[in-house]
Amino acid sequence: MSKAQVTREHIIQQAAVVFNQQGYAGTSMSDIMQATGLKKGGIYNHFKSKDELAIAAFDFSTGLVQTHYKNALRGQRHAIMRLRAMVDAFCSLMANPSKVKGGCPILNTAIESDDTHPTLRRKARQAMDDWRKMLHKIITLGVKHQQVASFVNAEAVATIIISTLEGGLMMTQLYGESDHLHHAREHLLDYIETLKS
Amino acid sequence: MSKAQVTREHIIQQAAVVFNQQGYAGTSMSDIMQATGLKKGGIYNHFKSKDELAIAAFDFSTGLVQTHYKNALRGQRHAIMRLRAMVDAFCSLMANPSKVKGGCPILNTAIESDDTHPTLRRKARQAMDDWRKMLHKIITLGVKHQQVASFVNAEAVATIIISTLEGGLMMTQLYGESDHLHHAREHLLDYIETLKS
DNA sequence: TCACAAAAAGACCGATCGGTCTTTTTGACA
DNA sequence: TGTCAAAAAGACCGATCGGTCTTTTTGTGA
Repeated sequence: MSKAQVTREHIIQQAAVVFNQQGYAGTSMSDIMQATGLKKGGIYNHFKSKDELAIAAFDFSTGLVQTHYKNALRGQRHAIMRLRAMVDAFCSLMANPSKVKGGCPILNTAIESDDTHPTLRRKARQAMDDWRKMLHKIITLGVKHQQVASFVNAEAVATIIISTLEGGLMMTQLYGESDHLHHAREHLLDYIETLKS
Repeated sequence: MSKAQVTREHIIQQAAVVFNQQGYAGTSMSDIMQATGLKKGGIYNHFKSKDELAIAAFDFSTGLVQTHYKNALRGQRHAIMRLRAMVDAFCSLMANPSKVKGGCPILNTAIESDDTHPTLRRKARQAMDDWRKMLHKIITLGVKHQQVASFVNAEAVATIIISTLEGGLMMTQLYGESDHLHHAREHLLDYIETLKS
């Protein structure tokens, strides 16, 4: 990896943290300069605008989360176990402040970009679609293999799992107490149990 | 109500919408000027800083939501019915774009003020506490009157209801489709059913 | 209706915003 | 080791930021 690529990657990683904690509008290029230790010229040599950097940072953050999910699912074959693993992967990832600082990038971006930043909003929707598709596939395959009850609505279950996790994370972050995400997790594990065929 | 009070109220109402849609960092005083039709001098005659206005706007928004909840609970006496009414109140309020534009102010503020704005963060926590206490009280009274099973953990149930609603709202806003909040609602109504004694 | 305080307007302020451009520094290869 | 393109620095730009202050307008009670 060339020196330029190393620097570019370094900028993205540091910027991802700042953007995820402070939001797009709340982050200035000075913040990025401070986080990376580079001056303006050094950053704009790799990215032609704040927008482009923010998008690269978002892709990096969501990429981290996605590979974490895939690793968590790797061992599990049974659909019910895979759903459990997904819930646990989210909780362990988000509860650990050293991993993805500032919480879930999809949630943060979805909330901030109400109408302000259409590009980031589109990216957030895309990342959410990917997540939903993962859950959807687990469930429909589970139905096919008679691990999941046939009356289960895969779309609805995906929405319920994601909603509960993201809402629980929001409360945990608001209070700085992991209890809320734990409650959400327990509830979802019970719920997943009811999906068995 | 004096002319000054009318103007002040008008500023707060318009600013509340803008702040709720664009966030604190994403909203400039120029945005407020445009929304209110007033110039800088007119606004700063009533508020001594952007901060003070943002706090007044947040109080206004959460006040609207809270009175909506209280009205929804007014008719219901049975704890299970009151929980249902709370869920429905949230969904009907947030699904209607003419009511509280930009979604739930608590959610928006909780997500934006990670570390950036301690005062708003405290206000968001306070508003969330009020909401949790409403739910907590409904449940503990329900246990007392043998409407709710005695093993029910009121804290956990409050967290689960709020998490699922807020997460569902986030997804509904992200996609512009009310389906997600509907799924969250259906799930919660089923869940509430299981709390009966 | 007149007088006067309050409300609104708008010129103005320094700081910071995102971004550009020229200069200096650096590192890889011949 | 000398060369030269690429990378980083830093001066600089106009626009906009939140906020102040003086001036003008307005509503109101005597």
